[in-house]
Amino acid sequence: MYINDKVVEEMTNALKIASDATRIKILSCLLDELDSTKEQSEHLIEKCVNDIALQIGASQSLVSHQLKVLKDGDFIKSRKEGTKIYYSLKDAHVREIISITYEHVLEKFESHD
Amino acid sequence: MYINDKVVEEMTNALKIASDATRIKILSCLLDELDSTKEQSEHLIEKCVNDIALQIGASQSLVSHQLKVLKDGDFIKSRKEGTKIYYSLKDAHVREIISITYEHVLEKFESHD
DNA sequence: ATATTATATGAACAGTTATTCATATTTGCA
DNA sequence: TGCAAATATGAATAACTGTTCATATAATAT
Repeated sequence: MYINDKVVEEMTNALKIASDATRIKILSCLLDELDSTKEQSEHLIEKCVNDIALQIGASQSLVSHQLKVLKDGDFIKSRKEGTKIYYSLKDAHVREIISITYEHVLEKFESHD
Repeated sequence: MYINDKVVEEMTNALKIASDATRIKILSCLLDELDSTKEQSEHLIEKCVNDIALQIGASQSLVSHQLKVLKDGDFIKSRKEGTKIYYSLKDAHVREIISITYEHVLEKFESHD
C-alpha cells in the first residue's frame, strides 16, 4: 500500500502529538472509559485547565502548553465560559487511537511476563 | 479514567515508535490495505530488508535500525530464511493504529481545506 | 578458503522537544 | 478603576532521537 509523502507527514505529526506522557494523561482524563469491551459513552467530558493540571499532577503552564499542541493537532476542542476554558476530546478517532494503544500495551504485558 | 504511570509510559513508548515517517512508511508497506471500508485481508505480507529499503527509498542501514525499533516495540515480527530475514506486521492493533491515524488525517484535510 | 549477498551495529552529529520560570493577557467582580 | 482568578506565552535549557557513515557479522555458493 503506497501513501504519498504529504499523508505520511500528517500521520507522523498526528502520532507525535499522541506520543507524550503528559498529553496521554490529558487525553486519558478527558476519556470516559478505556475498556473497549464496554460501550463507549456518548457523554462529552469537559474539563478546564486547572482541573486537568490537578488531576494529572502537572503544572498549569505545562498543561496549557500541551493543550495548545493537542488543539492544533485537532485532538481536542475548547469552549469558553467566563474566565474558564473547557476542553474535551474532538472526535472518535482520538478515542480509538488511545483505546487501541491501551489494548496493545496490555497484550504486550501478557505475552512478555 | 485513571491509568497508572507504568501503563502511560508503555502507551507513550508504543506511540513514539509509531510516530516517525520512516517507520510509518515501513509499516505502510507491510500493510495490505489502509482503506477500512474494505475488508482487512488476512494475508500476511512479508518483506526483506532490502525490498523495504527500495520501496520506501531509504538506506539499508536506516531501515535496519528502524526495523529493530519496530520489533523491540512488538509492532513487527521476523522470520529467517537463508541470508534473508522476512519482516511482517505483528498483530491487528498495529493495523488499526495506522488505519485510524490515516482516517484521522483524511478527516482533518476535509475539515480544514 | 574466498567472495558475495543480506543484515546488523556503534559512534557521532544535527535537529527537535518537553519542561520550567517568569510574565502577559483576559474575564469577572467589588 | 483596581483586584483576583484562569489561562496563555516566550525564552532558555536539558534531554532525546533520527540519520549517516563506516564497519561487523552471518549465511551461501563457487
